[in-house]
Order: sequence, then structure tokens, then C-alpha cells
Amino acid sequence: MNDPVDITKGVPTQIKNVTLIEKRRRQIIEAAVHLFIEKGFHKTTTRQIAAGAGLASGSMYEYVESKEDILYLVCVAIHDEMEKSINEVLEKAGQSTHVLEDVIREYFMVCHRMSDHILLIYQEAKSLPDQWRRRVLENEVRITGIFGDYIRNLIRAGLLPALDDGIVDMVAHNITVMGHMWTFRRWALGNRYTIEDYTAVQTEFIKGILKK
Amino acid sequence: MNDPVDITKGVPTQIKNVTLIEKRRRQIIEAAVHLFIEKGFHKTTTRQIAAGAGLASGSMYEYVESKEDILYLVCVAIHDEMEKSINEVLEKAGQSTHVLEDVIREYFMVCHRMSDHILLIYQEAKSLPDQWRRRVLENEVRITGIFGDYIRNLIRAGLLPALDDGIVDMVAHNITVMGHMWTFRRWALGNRYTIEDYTAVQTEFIKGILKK
DNA sequence: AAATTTTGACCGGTCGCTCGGTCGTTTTTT
DNA sequence: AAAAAACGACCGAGCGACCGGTCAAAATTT
Repeated sequence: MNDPVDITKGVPTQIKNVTLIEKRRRQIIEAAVHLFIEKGFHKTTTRQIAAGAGLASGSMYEYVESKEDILYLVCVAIHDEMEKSINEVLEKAGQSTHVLEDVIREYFMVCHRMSDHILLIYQEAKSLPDQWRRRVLENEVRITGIFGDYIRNLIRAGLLPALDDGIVDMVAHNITVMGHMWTFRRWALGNRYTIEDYTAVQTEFIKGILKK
Repeated sequence: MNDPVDITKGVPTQIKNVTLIEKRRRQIIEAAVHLFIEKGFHKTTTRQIAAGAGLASGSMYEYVESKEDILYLVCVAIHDEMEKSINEVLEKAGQSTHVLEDVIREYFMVCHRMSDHILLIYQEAKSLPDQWRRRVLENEVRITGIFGDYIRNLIRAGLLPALDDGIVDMVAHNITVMGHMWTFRRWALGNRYTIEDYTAVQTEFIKGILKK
């Protein structure tokens, strides 16, 4: 709480050396992400994660208190990267003419790139301890909020017709979920559409909503 | 394959008495659904399921070959009930004037009622053996197909403007997922909207797509 | 009494996590 | 600067609990 940025993300550790914590946890997260995607959280053993991270199982537990801690760190890392990517998209979009279309397309491409990671959160978030699942859902809300705020900016700039906050937020949710949808329905959508097709059609739908 | 309806759903059993299979499996499914919803598939033990079903652990394994079998039976039961409910809705809708709105509203209410069950499939389908996960996804495709066929009927009847098959199927996916979305984003949507609000707004969005 | 169904103790194995101990490095003392 | 002490990251064998699944025997049905 004293630190402006809590490097431990609220996950206790026994290690004193702060840069070492960062380094080792990166290794742990890296290994865990791949294993969780491949076999799921419950079928991955802590020994496998430790081995993948290049640590002895005992050492890993100096950086983390439980297997659930690792899942939480993984979820946070995924959301961090998603948020970073989306914010990069928004900055680029500032200069564009077809602003909203561009943002949606780029966001969908982020989802496309991070398919497995998004899926992982859908499937395993339930396994998190209450307190941490709540934090993960807060992250999800924040990401959706980015789209809501962005649309409100466009409205304020006169680039979109005025709309209720309730409507705007629902559109934001729809955009977010349509991105996710490409990841969790790939088995059906991927047979009929490319990501570009998918993006084109869904973008038209969303624009239709906002033009009303 | 000889039977017109395969009572075993392709899951082997050692019991000869067919009505007994149905009865006991209903007990097993009933118990498993509640436990899986509460604690997830992996944290539920086969002993708990057996106890919940009122069977000895050994007896349960006469009706099922593995824990995964139970998960599969649960998924099939959920999809059966969803499909049954949706088909009931479609029959009722036949006489209605605002046909599509009614179908969407009723479908969303089905999702609302079966929230936990839909969520369960999202979270645990990955734990199914390949062959059965494929079957579960086929069920999901079939349910989405119902909406696609229905919209095509409305178009043929002149109640909706003509649209590409590619567009219609995407709308069908959107309707399906918007129903699911209410279940897996309840933690965010439930704070701002009632199911009725949600239905009203999303229905307008879908109608907007189809009127273009 | 033969066939079918049920029982629950038991088996082999796994897993998350702990803990006593090692060893290279840093700090303190002499 | 050499010796001694303290530190802390790392190791991995092992603990205790648990779990999915089996099977010989008992109970029930036909």
C-alpha cells in the first residue's frame, strides 16, 4: 500500500530481492500459461509448472503461496496485455477517419491473437479464490469501460448521434463479447468465415446500432 | 445404432434392465449437475456424486464407465432441455404477430432460467474426451441452426427482407451468444439491467440488423 | 437357484505443499 | 585483508490426504 505500484500484485512471497521476484514470476507465468492452455488448470501439476519455469518445486513456493496464486498471476498478466494492446489501438485510432471501425477491427485482431488466453479466463476464472475472481472480473469491467468511454467521446465530438448511457454501455459489452465470441466459437465460425469476414459483418451490425 | 433411440447415449453400462438405466442415470445426472455447478467438475468427487444420487460408489460405476461419462451425460441433458424449451417457444410463436421479438424474448428467458447450466458447459466442456466434446459442440451448432432456419422462414414468408445465408447465420450466432452473454456477464449486466431491460435493448439491436 | 443388482472396503497412484538442509554471496568482526 | 557469521535463494525427498476405479461378497429379483 505504501508502494505506488505493488509489484507483488497482492500475492505474498518469501523472497526479498524485488527484481528477482519479477524475473522468477515471469518464468512461472510463462510456463503456467502454456500448460493451462494445453491441459487446463486442474490437470496441470505444480511440479510441471516449476519444471517449465526452471525451478525446483520448493523454490516456486517461495514466490507464491498456492497453485491458485499462479492462476491469478496468469489472469492478471493476460488482462494486462489485453489492456495494453487495446490502449495502443486507441492511440493509433486518434488520427484515423473511420475511427470506430478501426478500433473494432484492431480489437478483434487482438482477440484473434490472444484466443487461447481469453478462453483460459472464461474456463478457469471459477477456480480462483473469491477475492481474486472478483479482481479478475473488475479487470474485465475496466476493459469494457474503455470502449464505453471511447464511444462517448465520439458522441461528444459529434461523430456519432447522442445515445443513452445505458445503450452505450450495452454496445460496449456487445463489442467486448463479440471479440470473445470469435475465440469461444471458433469451432463453428472458423469454418464459415475468416477473421476479416467476421470483423466486417459484426462491424456493420454495431454501426447499425449506433446510427439509429 | 440398431435402436431408433439409443437410450445409453453411447455411454456403455453393465446393467441389463433398460428402465433401471434411465432411472439411475437420472439420479446421477441430477446429483452431478448440482455439484458441478457448485464446485466445478474437478473439485467434485465421484463419491459425492454417488452419495447425492443415493448409490454406493461401486454401483454408480455399473451405469457409467468414468467420471467424464457423467460430465457428458450432464451436458447432453442440459442441451436436451434447452432444445426442448426453444422448440416449445417456436411452436407458440407460430401464431404470434411480433414473431421474432417473441422468440428472442422467450429464448433469453430460457437462458435466464438455465444460467448456471449454460455456464457449466462453457467452463467444463474442455474436460470432455475429444469424441464427446465434439458431440456437445454439434449440439450447440444445432441449437444455433434453429434460429437460422427460423429467420429464413420469416424471410421466405416476406416478414423480413431478403438476406445472405452468411448474414443470417451470423445473426443466429449473435442471438445465441447474446442469450449466453446474460449468463456469463451477469456479474456486470445484472447490476445495471433487469433481464427485461436487457432483452428489450438487445432485441432492438437485432431487429436493426435485420431491417437493413 | 440362477441371474442381476448393490455394496463398500480396498488398491495403486497422484498431488499440493512442507521442511531440513546446502551453498554461494554479502556483511561484520578481528 | 583474512576469518567468521549471517543471509537468503534454492533444492528435492517425503508427508499426508485424497481420489478414481475395482472386486469379492451380499442382497435382491426373477
